[in-house]
Amino acid sequence: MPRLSPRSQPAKAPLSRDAVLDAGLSVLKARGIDGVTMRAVAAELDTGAASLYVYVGNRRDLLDQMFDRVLGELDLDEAPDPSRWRDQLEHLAFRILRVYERYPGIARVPLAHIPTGVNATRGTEYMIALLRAGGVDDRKIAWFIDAASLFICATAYETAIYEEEGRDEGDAIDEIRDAFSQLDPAEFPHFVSLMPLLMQGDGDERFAFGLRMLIDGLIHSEPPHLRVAP
Amino acid sequence: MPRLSPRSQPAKAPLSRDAVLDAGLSVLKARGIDGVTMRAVAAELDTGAASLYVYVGNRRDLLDQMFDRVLGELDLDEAPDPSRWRDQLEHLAFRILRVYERYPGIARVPLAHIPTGVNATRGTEYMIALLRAGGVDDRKIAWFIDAASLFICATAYETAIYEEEGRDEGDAIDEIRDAFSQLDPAEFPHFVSLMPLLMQGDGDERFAFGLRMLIDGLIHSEPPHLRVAP
DNA sequence: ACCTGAACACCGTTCAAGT
DNA sequence: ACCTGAACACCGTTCAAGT
Repeated sequence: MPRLSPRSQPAKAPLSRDAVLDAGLSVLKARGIDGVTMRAVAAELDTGAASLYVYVGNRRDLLDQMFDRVLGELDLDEAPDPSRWRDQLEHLAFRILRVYERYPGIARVPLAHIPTGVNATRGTEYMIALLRAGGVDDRKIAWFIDAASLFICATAYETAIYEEEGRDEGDAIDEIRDAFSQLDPAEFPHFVSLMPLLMQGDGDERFAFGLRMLIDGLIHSEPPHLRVAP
Repeated sequence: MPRLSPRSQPAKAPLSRDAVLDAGLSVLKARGIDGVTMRAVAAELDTGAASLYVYVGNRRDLLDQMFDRVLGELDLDEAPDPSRWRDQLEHLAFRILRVYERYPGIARVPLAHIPTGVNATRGTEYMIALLRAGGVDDRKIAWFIDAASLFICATAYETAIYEEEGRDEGDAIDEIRDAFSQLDPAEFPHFVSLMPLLMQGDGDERFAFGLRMLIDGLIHSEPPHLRVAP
């Protein structure tokens, strides 16, 4: 039986690149990176997987574009201040981590290949500005950004996998404590004696310490010895 | 038509946990971590995927066990020497990286959860021994190991994904140079002026510099301020 | 106890057919 | 031009049936 008018049908939003990315992000938020299947994203839009290929080249392309949208949530408003650049840098790292944590597993995307989106570029621009405000040598800046980005992504990705397996940090620590409680102190004297310290601290504390080491190292390292460009 | 004797059939090695792990490692070496499917490993053993479940709980368990086998290739023979602990530490990090590189993508396994195998434990034991030989504070040792392991794994995993996509580092650099060559210097002044330095150096050089920063940071950082155990 | 084929519930991607 | 259902070539895992 035909409806009175097409208007009475629930309005189905027309597909678009933005609609696909939004659907992808909502699936990502709810089910993590491995839950972002073409079929799941399509279902969110009441269509089939094949329909997505008008707007994204493939799944990898979809994830790349989603990643830059995620980075768009980063707040880069505070102007670099030479008197507290280090504080600002540490806060920036934590803000990036928090953004990644909102989209479980998204941090695997920039591990897979260097992002070239606008928001990623804006983030890098801002980080360089902070480091130059701190008077850091340009060569050291270039390589620090690499190492710091890797550290942030790896940290976020690690916790995301834990969550995806439905365990929180506490469960993981307990399992590990069990596994290691059987160790023979004669064979692993250092390990066994360091166990209590190895188990200390939550993810944020460890991240903060790693970050502090990286920045202390940045300050105290000699610049890398670079070959002259050919 | 029956063969003269069962002996004339090609001897099919009986299945065993070791045989499954060996098959897994050979697939991993040839096709990378995503190529290690239950079906591919089974095919290597002339059987079906279902047969593997006698020896491994599931794919994740298979990969975990394979990871510890990989770490078994690590050479930990050199005794820690207080006069050159730092050199030894840097060499250890490079040896771990090289082992990971032989099995493309295996570094994702320890990112997914903290390894508890014997060889992983031996590696940690050795790293602690080196750091204690260097007189590093125990609290700093515990947290440095976390950060350094993460950095090594992330580095190895990153290059593995590049390879899995069939591109080498050079291709990637070229693509990135292209993508960034269009940037507006007015909008991204720092980025554009730092471009030449951002493109400098190969993976090993960047890894070495990141490692140096971490160790310099380790030396110059204050120990983390830990809560007292409850 | 160990092994297996077939089945189940999934994937990403392509493509001919529709509008 | 955009959308779609069906198909293709895959997955991990389970399970009844064999030995």
